[in-house]
Amino acid sequence: MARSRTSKTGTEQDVSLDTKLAPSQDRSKVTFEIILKAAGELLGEVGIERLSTNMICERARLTPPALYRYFPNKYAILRELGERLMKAEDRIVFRALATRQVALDQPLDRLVERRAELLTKVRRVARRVPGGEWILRVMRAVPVLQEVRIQSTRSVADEVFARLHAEHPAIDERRLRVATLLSTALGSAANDLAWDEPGMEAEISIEFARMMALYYRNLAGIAVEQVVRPGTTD
Amino acid sequence: MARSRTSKTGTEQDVSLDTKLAPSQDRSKVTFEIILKAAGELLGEVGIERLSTNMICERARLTPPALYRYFPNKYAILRELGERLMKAEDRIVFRALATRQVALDQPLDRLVERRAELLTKVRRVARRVPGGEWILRVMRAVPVLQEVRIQSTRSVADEVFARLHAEHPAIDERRLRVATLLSTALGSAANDLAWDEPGMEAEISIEFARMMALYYRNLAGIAVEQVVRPGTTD
DNA sequence: TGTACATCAGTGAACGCGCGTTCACTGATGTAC
DNA sequence: TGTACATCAGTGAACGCGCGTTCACTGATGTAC
Repeated sequence: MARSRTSKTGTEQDVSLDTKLAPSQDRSKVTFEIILKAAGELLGEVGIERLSTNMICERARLTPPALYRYFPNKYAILRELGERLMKAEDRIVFRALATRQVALDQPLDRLVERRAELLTKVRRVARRVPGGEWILRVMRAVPVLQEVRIQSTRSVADEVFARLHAEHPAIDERRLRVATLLSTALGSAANDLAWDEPGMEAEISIEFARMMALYYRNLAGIAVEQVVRPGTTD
Repeated sequence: MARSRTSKTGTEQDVSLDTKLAPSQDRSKVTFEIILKAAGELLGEVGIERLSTNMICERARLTPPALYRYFPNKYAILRELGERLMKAEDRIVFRALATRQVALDQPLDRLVERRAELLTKVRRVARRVPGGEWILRVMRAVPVLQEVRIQSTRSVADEVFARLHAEHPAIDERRLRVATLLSTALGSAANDLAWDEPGMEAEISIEFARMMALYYRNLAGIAVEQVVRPGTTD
């Protein structure tokens, strides 16, 4: 926070997305949070297109200058919401990586189950945040906010890459890079689908987990049947 | 086109997204297309948030009432753009399904290659449309347009389901439903990623194709090695 | 083939509204002595 | 512990702008005879 503004360059006008003053007193920290909460709620209720700073102020029971004390414009609010949500999601994944929860060399069914659980947990984090689902969608569609989503995908993918590369050094590095980026992005997409098809949430998690498990084990040279049905060679 | 308007019900105001008059003379058909083209271009240039009907008119070299002759509001324009693009994408998939191009019981590497090609083809269709990439993204983020994307995903998934169910009747129906929905949604996500990571496009197609091929063959009970390395039993 | 008329297609000019944003200010909190 | 002062936090009221949209109209195209 309290970072410098972007200067105007090029034809496309730059929009500063940084927050302005870092709230110092307790009162203002509360205000800062109230603004974010109101924005998240309204995003879910009326959508990005009808969301306005005036509307956020009304919901937050503040006057506009109070909002502008902390945020230069509505995108800065969305960016803060987005960054927080992405970081919360990322933490879930990092924590799972730190254990051997999703190691490839465990029985396939167990790996699938745990991978599915991880996906569901990520979905729950987003669901707990007011407007969480919509925050994620908006990160995709508004050009100026895309960077947040892309960075989050990359940082998760990097972490997964590091872990898998250490444990399976034989996997081609370039392919593993692509694979981790892809599986990370697809994870978000699977959760998006789970929102669109509420009757299939659990099954989506499981089938997605299966896709990833089969793929990564194939990449690492672990035969499928080897673990699933011990004793059979084919 | 020329369908009836939605009536106002509930608290959330309904927005009619239907086009209004069907253009009858050649001149007006051209106008209709010019509006869509201008809207697509501008969507890519300025984003959904700054896109306005006045701006579209300016680019299309028309006055606003001409636009309102055909579209009740800007969402109707986006919807028409979205429907056309989705249908174009869907056609590519349907055509591939009609042949045996992506049949599961061909050598794995060939299946992967063909599945990757299909994905790349779909990406190319979207790329040829002005603002195509952004049309797809906007379908995700604007509540009132989501339905278009969801319907397209479902219709493609249904078609894939029908084909696979006919060829592999042993696969559990419910799982196959989830699988086809998921793989369809993930295909779009893979293409989104390809846009975000332009240096990896071809590899993304291939690794994604591999994920799907391995998964579906596992689902259909086709062993991986059986075809990849003929002669070896493990 | 020419003309009168009906319908279709697009214009010029403006509307009211809500948007993002700011100015000058008051009230609340923290701090030095 | 009390008070004077500095700084922080938020208010009231309004601004100009561009948005979506519409009215009354003109010009272009098609059609009947």
